[in-house]
Amino acid sequence: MTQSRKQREIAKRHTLFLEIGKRILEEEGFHVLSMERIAELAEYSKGTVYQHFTCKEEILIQLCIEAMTQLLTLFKRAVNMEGSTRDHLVGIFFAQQRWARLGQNRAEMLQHLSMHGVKDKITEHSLLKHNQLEQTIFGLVKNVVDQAIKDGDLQKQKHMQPEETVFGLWSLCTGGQVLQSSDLPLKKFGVDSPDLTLLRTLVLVLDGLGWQPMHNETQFKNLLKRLDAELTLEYEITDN
Amino acid sequence: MTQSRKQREIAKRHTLFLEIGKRILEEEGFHVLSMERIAELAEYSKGTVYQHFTCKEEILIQLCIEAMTQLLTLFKRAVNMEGSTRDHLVGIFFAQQRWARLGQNRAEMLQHLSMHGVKDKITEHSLLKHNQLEQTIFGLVKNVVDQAIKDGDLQKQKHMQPEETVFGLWSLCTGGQVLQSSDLPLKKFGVDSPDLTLLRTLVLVLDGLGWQPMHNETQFKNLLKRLDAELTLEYEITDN
DNA sequence: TCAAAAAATGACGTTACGTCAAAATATGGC
DNA sequence: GCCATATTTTGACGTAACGTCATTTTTTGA
Repeated sequence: MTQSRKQREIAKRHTLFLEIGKRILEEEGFHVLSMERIAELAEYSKGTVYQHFTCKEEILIQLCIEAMTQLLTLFKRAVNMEGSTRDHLVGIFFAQQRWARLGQNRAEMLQHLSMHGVKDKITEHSLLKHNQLEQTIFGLVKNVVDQAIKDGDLQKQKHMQPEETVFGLWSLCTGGQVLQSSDLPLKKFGVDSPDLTLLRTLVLVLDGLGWQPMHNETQFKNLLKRLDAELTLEYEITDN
Repeated sequence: MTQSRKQREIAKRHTLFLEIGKRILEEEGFHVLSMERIAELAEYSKGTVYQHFTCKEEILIQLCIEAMTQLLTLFKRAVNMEGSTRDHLVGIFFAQQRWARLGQNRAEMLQHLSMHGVKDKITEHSLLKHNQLEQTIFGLVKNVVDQAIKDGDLQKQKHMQPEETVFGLWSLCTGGQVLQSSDLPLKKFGVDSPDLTLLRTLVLVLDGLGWQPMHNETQFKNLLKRLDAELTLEYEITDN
């Protein structure tokens, strides 16, 4: 009992630190995230923060894991929606875009994680959890492709395994986020709505694959409308 | 004369510092790039390095500018090759991949540049130069699309301006690099040759666009072979 | 040869990292 | 309610890198 109360307190503080870390990350970016800053804002001492996280990279990955878990949830909802396998894939892309807009720097967080010298500092445990999540998400998308082949919506490609198709889509999606989160003047480049453009590029890939059933413009617009309505994710209210 | 000799000396040192910066960046990554380190390796003092570069971000961007200039050169060669506009686009992608492999962390360098809090520190001048290069490169690719439309290889898209098409391709390309430079176990994901997969995904987009003339597999393979032979770029020997 | 200009240096103040001995607090037996 | 023991919290410390700038060294040309 007593034990458990203590544990709850610790967990609460853990969340508090993460929360503060998230705020800093979203408002100002990883480069100003510091342990002392978190300690100060949380009104604890540095040492206490270090009892929860071995380094700031560890905070980063835990936030990434949280974010990726949300992404997975959204993806699951996308593939469970009414519709064709093709719709599901568009849904997944759409979900990813929604997700990236929750909080400012969702996409940038993952970026940081992937940079040289970051993963080295991270706990074995967190890294494992992260990798598993990554695999699960990859698997979920691959399932859609597999399903499409099984259903006959998609011809098995001669020169591209399902995994490779997923990798291509993943690249498109990631690249889109990266370009958007870098402060390119996309408007000046003539790209008014990058997310929509990415969705349309996705459609081009699907067309290229001959993925049935094709959409006409009206159907596509309707699909987007449906996704917009159904794939919402309120900014999570954390107060356990 | 004397003036000019002095200037040459300064320029030489400038290059030396950049060279060392590049080496560190390629071998160990941005997170260990430090002014003191460069000073030490160059056998100058920190202050001298600071006379050339206001901060380490400035070194980064100058290296990026150098790298992007090479990329532009390669792109120009790609579009000047014998072949259809479609071939040219594949060539551009291919060139980008080649380029990213020159030196370890070409792609990661650009990543760093795009991260929050980096651009703020950089000289107006360098930033301008970088932005211009970016625009030039974008423009070059857009030209291929425009040309294709003019030549009738590509139908003008109803829902996608040429700029948007380029943005989609750029995303694919960028994302591919990002995923490769992050240490994902792509092999374990079932992706043996990410670059080839990306090229095939590009082809899917082109197919989706109805970009003529389509390739059959043999033609595609031959194109790759040609590109492989013609788009080489020896690791530059800098010793001006 | 030497005074003035230019360039190079490294000590300094600052910030953040990550550690760890000491201080503060909580626990549980009496 | 008291105290010995265990646990938790703290912040001072050593290290590293940043960016600055007064001082020293070198160069220049009269």
